[in-house]
Amino acid sequence: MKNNEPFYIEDIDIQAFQHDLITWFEHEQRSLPWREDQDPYKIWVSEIMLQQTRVDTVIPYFQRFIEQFPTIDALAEADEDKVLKAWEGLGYYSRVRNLHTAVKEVKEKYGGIVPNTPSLISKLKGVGPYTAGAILSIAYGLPEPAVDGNVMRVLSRILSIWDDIAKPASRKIFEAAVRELISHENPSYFNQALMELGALICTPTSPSCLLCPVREHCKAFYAGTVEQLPVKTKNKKNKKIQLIAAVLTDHKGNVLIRKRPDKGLLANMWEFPQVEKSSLIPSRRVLNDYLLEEYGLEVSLDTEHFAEINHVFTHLTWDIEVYKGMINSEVGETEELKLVPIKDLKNFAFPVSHQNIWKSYIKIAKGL
DNA sequence: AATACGTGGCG
DNA sequence: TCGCCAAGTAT
Repeated sequence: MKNNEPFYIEDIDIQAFQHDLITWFEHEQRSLPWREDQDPYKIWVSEIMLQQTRVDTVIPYFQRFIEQFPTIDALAEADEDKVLKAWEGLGYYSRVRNLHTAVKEVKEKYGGIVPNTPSLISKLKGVGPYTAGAILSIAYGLPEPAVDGNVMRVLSRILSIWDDIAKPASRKIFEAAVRELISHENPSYFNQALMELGALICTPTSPSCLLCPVREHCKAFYAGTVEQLPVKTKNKKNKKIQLIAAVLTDHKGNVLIRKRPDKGLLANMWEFPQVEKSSLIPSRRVLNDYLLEEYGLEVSLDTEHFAEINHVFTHLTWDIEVYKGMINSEVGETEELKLVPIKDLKNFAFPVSHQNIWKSYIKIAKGL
């Protein structure tokens, strides 16, 4: 055993480990829509969707997305608004804007063929070390590591690695481990099996060690430390932001919506106008003044808000007071500010927070 | 390195 | 109710 190694791999029977892991995967893998073929584009789309997102959530999105944008060309030629709409509700919307950018680049620079080398594929927007390895191994059969949260959890237990997996630097340790362990005969199944094992057996809490196909190779199983691994430091508490929003209609029943900035939170998504609450000035007046100053809009707002929407993001919380109002002046429509018929709202991509605002509005409008 | 970036499910 | 989590990446 070497003291300068971050993990001890000498007493792992690599051949047997690969065999047990891959054989298990061949029998037990779930039937998933992105496993029907090895089209690099579909693998790519699935890997982007699956970032920080559960399989059950992704499945229907993946099916609709591929139906709507079946090929690199189809996605490359689509309008961003349609692409964002297809992603509505999935979260982390930069993922799909980066994917769109990258797909256009693949069409233009690589003739529509997803590059098959680590250096070229890693240059694509939104393709980091994990996604690069996943596409290269699953679609192209190359022996590259694809280290995600599952792989770090599984390998931290098998190899008894006590580095904090919340630290970015730790990923390199696990990549080094995968380079030692990966099957060169079937890198695709090896990587997928590691992730599938993490999803089905080697779960974060109460793992099913007695059903594990590789428990004989697992240091934590023998040491009784499975429940203590992986080491992962906690997140900080998130910030709370108080907002006031307005659902504004004209006398024809059109609704006022605006597009968010093209950077940052919920970039390029649509929303009902909203502004930060003030601790000193009454909300109704803040909203009234904001609409006048920002858009030259004269409105008559209800005396009281009709809903309060609480929305929790990963790093912050929105608490939104929502007012109804009538528009009394002309609206200067732009690319970012539109007055749209209610039946057309479904064509615009809204974050879940504002979908909930609309649901509340409909309830009130129906007199419930 | 640390933080921004969504959402829904679960104990 | 609430923190944690789930196939990460960009800056």
